[in-house]
Amino acid sequence: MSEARPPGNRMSDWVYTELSEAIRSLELPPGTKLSEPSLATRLAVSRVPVREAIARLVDQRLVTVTPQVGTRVAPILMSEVENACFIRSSLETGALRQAITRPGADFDRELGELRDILAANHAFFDAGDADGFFATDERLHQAVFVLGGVAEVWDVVRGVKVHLDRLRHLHLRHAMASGAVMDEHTQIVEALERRDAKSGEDVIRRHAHQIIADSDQIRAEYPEYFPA
Amino acid sequence: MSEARPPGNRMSDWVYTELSEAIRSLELPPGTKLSEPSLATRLAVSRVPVREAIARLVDQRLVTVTPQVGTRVAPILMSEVENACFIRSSLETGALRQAITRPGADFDRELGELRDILAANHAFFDAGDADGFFATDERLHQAVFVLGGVAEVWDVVRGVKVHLDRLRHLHLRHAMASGAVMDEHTQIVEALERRDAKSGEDVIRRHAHQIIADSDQIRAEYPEYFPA
DNA sequence: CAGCGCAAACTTGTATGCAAGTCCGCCAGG
DNA sequence: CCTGGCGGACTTGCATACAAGTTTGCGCTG
Repeated sequence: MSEARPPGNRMSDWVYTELSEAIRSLELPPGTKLSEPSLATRLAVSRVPVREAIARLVDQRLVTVTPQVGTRVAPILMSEVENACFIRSSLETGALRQAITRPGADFDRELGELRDILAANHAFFDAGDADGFFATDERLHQAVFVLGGVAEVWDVVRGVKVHLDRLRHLHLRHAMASGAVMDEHTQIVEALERRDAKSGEDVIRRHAHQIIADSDQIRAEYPEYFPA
Repeated sequence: MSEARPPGNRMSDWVYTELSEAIRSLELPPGTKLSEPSLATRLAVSRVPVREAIARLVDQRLVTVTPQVGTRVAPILMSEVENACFIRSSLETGALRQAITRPGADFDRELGELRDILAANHAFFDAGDADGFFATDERLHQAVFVLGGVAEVWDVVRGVKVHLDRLRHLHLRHAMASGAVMDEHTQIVEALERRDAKSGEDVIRRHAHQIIADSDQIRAEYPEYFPA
């Protein structure tokens, strides 16, 4: 977590962003104890902004708080991971469907941007740059929602996706994403170019559920992050 | 809003539920000014639980708060209504797809429950009971997610659906839902019985976007609830 | 030595008080 | 009569203080 806080903005939002990013990146691993006074002194604010930030994180099921006992970073629940996969694949298939069935004036231009993102994604993959790969991965999937005319829906996906991200960060500590991920990205873009809704939807469904196939291995390596 | 508050539970949650229901049911119409001190005295609590409840409502975009100016019940943004329709239809079609492609042991039993709900829904419709109709409407759509094995995803739908609900409450002040809604409910159940994914998905998409078709009329009747 | 009990420390939940900023109305002047 | 400026009331954001409950560890007792 960074230490400098913007003076003009609301501290509550700043604390929320800091904690959210820290949990997402596993800097605060599942099970970490979060004491409100400790966080407050550590971030140089009072307990009030910390509490409001935690309340928002509780709504996203990123932290669990037991009254008069303590608050901890939530464990990675496989049920929530599966739900997140379902939500993500359903929404993205819906976006792809809309992108294909009603191509507007901006369709070709936005499709060009999507191709650029795919190229960058491919380049980071070949270079073995995990951070760059994930950044372009995010942008690529987000672009599908832009093409579907539902750009704001990406915020919902991003909010739900955090449980997947924690799992992926664990996975990526050992190995870069498999080549299948790269192939699927290419297939999604190609399906959009061909206006092929059916194969595009199939690819997205496979792509989104890939992480579940690897989950058993990850759980075996980091059992302390999963509930007993 | 009811007045009695449970003593044991957290007041913050109670305040949140009260405000959420009040906004959902248009008891607090869009644009209503919400003063933290007023709400606090009215609910016989301090400002802290009120603030935490409001923070949660801001995340759901149900209220807008401008620092040092005031907080108001959010207007009904058509962009959010359309996003909600998209999310709802995408998730429900996904659930229907899963319900059909992997029928488990409980499938027949849960399908029977779905039939019962449909029958009750039909009865309320014939009797002109709007409240009963909507209650069974909710249960019917929720049942689709149960059949799809993603029961918890309904919570996401419920959270997003609130913008649709406000619009529907406006619509229903004048007329009961059209017969088309009832027919579509029947068609959804029939598609599940026939394991017909394609027609089921089409019906759900039509059903979810029906409200948008009526939106112009509603906006003309209640312009003060929509942004300028 | 083992087990029980009490007390202190730490946790979250709530209330109150203070600070900073914005808006509206009143009052004086032209 | 109209207009400009100033002051008060009201708003949210933050910090501090108090209350209630749980856990843990130490000390006493059998």
